[in-house]
Amino acid sequence: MKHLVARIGHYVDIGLDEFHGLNDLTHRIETRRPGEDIVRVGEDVDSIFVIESGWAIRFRILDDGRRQIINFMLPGDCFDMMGMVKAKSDHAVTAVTEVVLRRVATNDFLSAIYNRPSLATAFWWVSVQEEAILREQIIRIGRRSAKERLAHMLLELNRRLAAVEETQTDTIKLPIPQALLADALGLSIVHVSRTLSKLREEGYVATHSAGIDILDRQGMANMCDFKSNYLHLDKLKLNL
Amino acid sequence: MKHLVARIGHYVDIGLDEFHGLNDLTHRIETRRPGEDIVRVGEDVDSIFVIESGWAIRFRILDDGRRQIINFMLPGDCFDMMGMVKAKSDHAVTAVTEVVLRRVATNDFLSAIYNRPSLATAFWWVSVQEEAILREQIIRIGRRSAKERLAHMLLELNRRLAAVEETQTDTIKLPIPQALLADALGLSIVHVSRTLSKLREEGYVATHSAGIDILDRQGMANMCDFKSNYLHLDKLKLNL
DNA sequence: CGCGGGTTTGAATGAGTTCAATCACGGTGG
DNA sequence: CCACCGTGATTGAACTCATTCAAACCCGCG
Repeated sequence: MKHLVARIGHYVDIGLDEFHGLNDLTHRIETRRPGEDIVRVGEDVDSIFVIESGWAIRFRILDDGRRQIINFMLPGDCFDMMGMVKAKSDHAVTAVTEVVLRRVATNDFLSAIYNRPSLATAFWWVSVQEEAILREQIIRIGRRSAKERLAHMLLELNRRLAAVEETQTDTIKLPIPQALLADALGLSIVHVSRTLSKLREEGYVATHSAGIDILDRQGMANMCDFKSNYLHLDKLKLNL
Repeated sequence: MKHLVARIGHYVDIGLDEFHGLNDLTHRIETRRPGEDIVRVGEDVDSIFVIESGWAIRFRILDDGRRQIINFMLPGDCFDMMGMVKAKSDHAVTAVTEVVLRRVATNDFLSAIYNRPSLATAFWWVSVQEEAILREQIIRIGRRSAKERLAHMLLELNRRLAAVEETQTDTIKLPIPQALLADALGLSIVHVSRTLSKLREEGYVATHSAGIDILDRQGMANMCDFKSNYLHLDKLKLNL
């Protein structure tokens, strides 16, 4: 809960009333181990999910095994708010780490935001941001070099995590295997490794078993033309 | 209007009442010549647009001139429904052909759908489809070869046009310069030309000054793994 | 110790780019 | 009517970035 509240707290002044409205929603808390499915291809979507903790990916696998990750889902992220109409999912969602998620029936969710304009606005913002992230992903893999792609992606994850984490350190650990970065960026694992080495040599990042540390955020953002404004993180701060 | 109605008619049974609700919306009809801007980067978004006729592109230009087209906007398409909150656009929209568009103030739009559940549902579907198109674009440029990309894109445009055009011919003209395809697919113009030649040699398409004809839709869909279900065109038909 | 998953490195290959020249074509003006 | 342009499409050759295949490596864990 706290991550979601921190998240939408960026967008609107959320009051106690709205907060309880969210909290009282009938929901189920579920957990998934790394690699377990959350939404399968072809499954009906009749609930929305909120990631309470952990990481998940939304992806599609082509016939011959090629996999493309559409986006990463971090604590505080909600999905599939768009699938609120009877439809079957055309892609899968899978846990990367251990994931705790809150499942709310679509109907309950709708009635919860019905008379709470500020909540509705907040979730609208969440959708706007989600779509902006997809657009940015298109630009990234369509027109950027491998080095730019990787740097840009790392910075996006960094900023998104910073928005929900209380710790505002400049170097944030990203516990993510290179295979995931490869499938997200449309690159081969080998080339991600090489490119990451380059970023390391140039002093932008450091790697270790726990993940990737960003050492020179500003320089890297400059190098890969990362502008965080598409994430719309510049809104009001939470005041509970 | 008719294209939009045909479009959302795919999703819900739209009645006369809803139809008039749409039609009576206070709006401005504007036109743009080829190459003229519709939405500029950094502009406030306080209206939604409906393409009445013509084609437009949504894109971003990087510092050094690289351009990535995010998606194509065809007759019946609506945007920026997501930008309904005070925000500045982080990308531009430009007319490709002569474009006629209907501009509706965000507030008017919201109140128009407020008491018309079927309309609200229809526009929800439009958003769902829009997001699905973005996801498909990510998969396309992330993990498909140039030949697959091109074929897949042509088929998507073909299907989307067929959904709003009355003519249900199997071979549809696509009046689109190769430079646009290149920037949409993340390829160079030269390589689009070569790849298109290949599609031509293999009998999938024919080209001439008026555009591109798709000759073997089924074979091409098979070759590039195109499944049209993400477009959600399999809904109810219009009954006015 | 030995196994296994993820990472790194090297060498060969390949897909797509870049540069530059040519072509096709419709429009314009003499 | 024809010469001239300009834009978009095509072709060739050299080049580059990224992939593939294969081997080595690292490290945590049973």
